[in-house]
Amino acid sequence: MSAPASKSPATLHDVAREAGVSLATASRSLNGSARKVNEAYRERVVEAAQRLGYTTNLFAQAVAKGSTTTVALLVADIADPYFSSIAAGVIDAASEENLVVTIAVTGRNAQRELETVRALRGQRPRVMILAGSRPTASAFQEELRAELTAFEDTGGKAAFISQDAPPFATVLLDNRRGAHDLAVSLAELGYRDVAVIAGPSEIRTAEERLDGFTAGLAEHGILLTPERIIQADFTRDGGYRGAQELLASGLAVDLIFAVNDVMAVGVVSALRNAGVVPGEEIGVAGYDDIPTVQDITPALTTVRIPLEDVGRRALRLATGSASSGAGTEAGDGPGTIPMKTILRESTPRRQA
Amino acid sequence: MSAPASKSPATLHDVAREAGVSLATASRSLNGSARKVNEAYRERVVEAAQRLGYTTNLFAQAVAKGSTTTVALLVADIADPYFSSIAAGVIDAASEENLVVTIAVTGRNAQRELETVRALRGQRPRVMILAGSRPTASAFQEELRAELTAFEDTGGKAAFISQDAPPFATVLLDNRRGAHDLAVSLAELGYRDVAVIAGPSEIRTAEERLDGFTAGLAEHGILLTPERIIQADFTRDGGYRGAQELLASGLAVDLIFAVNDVMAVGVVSALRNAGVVPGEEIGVAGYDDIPTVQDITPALTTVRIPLEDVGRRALRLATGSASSGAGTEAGDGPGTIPMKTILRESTPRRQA
DNA sequence: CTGTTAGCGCTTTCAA
DNA sequence: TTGAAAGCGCTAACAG
Repeated sequence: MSAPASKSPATLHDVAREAGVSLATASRSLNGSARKVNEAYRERVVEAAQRLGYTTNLFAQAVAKGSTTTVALLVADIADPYFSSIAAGVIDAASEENLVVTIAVTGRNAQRELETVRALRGQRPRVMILAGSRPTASAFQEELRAELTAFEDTGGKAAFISQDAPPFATVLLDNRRGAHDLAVSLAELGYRDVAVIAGPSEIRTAEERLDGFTAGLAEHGILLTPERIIQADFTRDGGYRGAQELLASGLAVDLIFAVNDVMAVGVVSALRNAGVVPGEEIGVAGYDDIPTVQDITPALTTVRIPLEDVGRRALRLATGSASSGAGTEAGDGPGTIPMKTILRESTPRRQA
Repeated sequence: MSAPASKSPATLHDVAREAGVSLATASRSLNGSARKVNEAYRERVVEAAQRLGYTTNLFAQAVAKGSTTTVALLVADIADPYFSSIAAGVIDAASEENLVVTIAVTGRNAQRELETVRALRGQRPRVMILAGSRPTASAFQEELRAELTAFEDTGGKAAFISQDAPPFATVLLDNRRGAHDLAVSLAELGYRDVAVIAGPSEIRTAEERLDGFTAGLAEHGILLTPERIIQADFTRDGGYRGAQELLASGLAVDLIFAVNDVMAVGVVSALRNAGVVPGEEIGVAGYDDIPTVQDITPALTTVRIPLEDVGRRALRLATGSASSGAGTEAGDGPGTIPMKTILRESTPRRQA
């Protein structure tokens, strides 16, 4: 009488039989696009499906249709707020289009990224979004491009976040300009003895921010000598150690710019643990505007990137449901994300 | 000469033809479990696959085999560090078993959760992990259970994180005990005028923590009167507003416990913005030990949950590759996660 | 508008 | 061992 607990999910076949119609009719009632099926039948089918606890087997559907409803998202580290915010945006936009998001993490490793892309291709995702930081150069770049090209040649769509990676679609983050503007603002506040905790030089994002920042300072006659640029890991601990190293160097410093917020958070902690009051003795600035930087003390000056929005845009760009124009342009094009310097207590006006 | 850019991915059929073997042999060489295929053939097939840029169509494979390599993870909010850390663990453990993780967000909405589970079933995932906070009671609970039961009846495996939800597997988080122990430690430090920023009463995790905390205080003769318990949102802003409300009430308070860290972070900010020095005038404690609480000022006292590990365990529990024993037991059973009170500067010993 | 019948790409008997 | 052929659950012509 009641639905028996079978050992395998109800199939469309079962539903059709239960409703006393043909397989085709069942299919059309449940999933078909053109609604050309007798209402009475339709109801019977829907009821039967209900009764049997039927859910369309998306895989089978995908095989039959030759297209899936999957989106693959690659991030360097999902626990990093930068990426988890982007992921939130991607997932949100995807669910609007009834797409399912698969997340893979690459750990900022180019080889692993390549392998992941390969593995993910097996899923035949509709789109693939690469949010991990692009390396400045890598033996795997060419292979990655080839892999993605093949992916697109076979009907997929790849989209990048951050740096332009022709010929693929990109949600461009103008890191250079953002960092430049930040530097200018900071210089105008009176900072002069500046140091940077830079990321690994293989990460383009890190490099671009360093470049832009250097350029901005230069416009105000501030020179960033090599010993004032400390290479560190792109993580909180990287920032922490970078700051320690800097302090140990004995250089006179009134401002430290860490190329991303999680590093900047580490810098703040390092300063404090070394007995230096961040924001008073030494100003600190980061980049990204992740949520926590408003809650640490002092609240961090940074450059805001609307992370969730970036994720949403990437998805739309890839699925073609883009709101505005194209999106691969550089500069002020419609595909470029606005970035804004946010001045907070960590960089008060310099009294000097 | 070079691989042509065809309009659809190479199929196993293509590979077989290219290698001059049968479909079956190709299949066996590339994916078959029992390795009973002539090495010479195998090589030819692998090479052909290589040449054609072939990747197994996971969907088709799933249809044919009747089982997938997908794991579905449901979280309330992927941008919340609590969930993103768990997700990191799940993804890590999953990739070890060559499983792909699909993430859906439910936004702490029971109805949406139910719908998501339904939709996800279409993916025929091998396992489904529900990390969102269980509601204390909900009209949808019963339906959810039914849906998941059906899912398991048809070969799937569901696993919960946090609260026991018989008959499903669970990675148990003993919130009650963790909060209890925290309360005891705090009482021993000399705190007496305690207030709690509690979460919504519909969230079981929030309730359990409140309960345990209350009990712990009671053991030290401290009574938590109703006006000292403020209901608030489970977010940073919830904590912020809760603290404001508390301050406005004019009650004498020497310690505020927020039922999770993100709320506690909000509390700290609210105190500071109100001119109260957190940690000195009023102690603050949270729960979860998310990464940022070590970097805010003062560093937060909290209860540590090994979040990534929880994610990893949930996956293993669900796939049956569990390391130790069963895992559904309560109390000290092997399935229970150890939680530890971490005392930091936000709750110094009380001079009183 | 409905049902029949080929596929979709892959796995897996079952003979050879 | 290998290959031919019959599915897996679903969709999409194609006739009726």
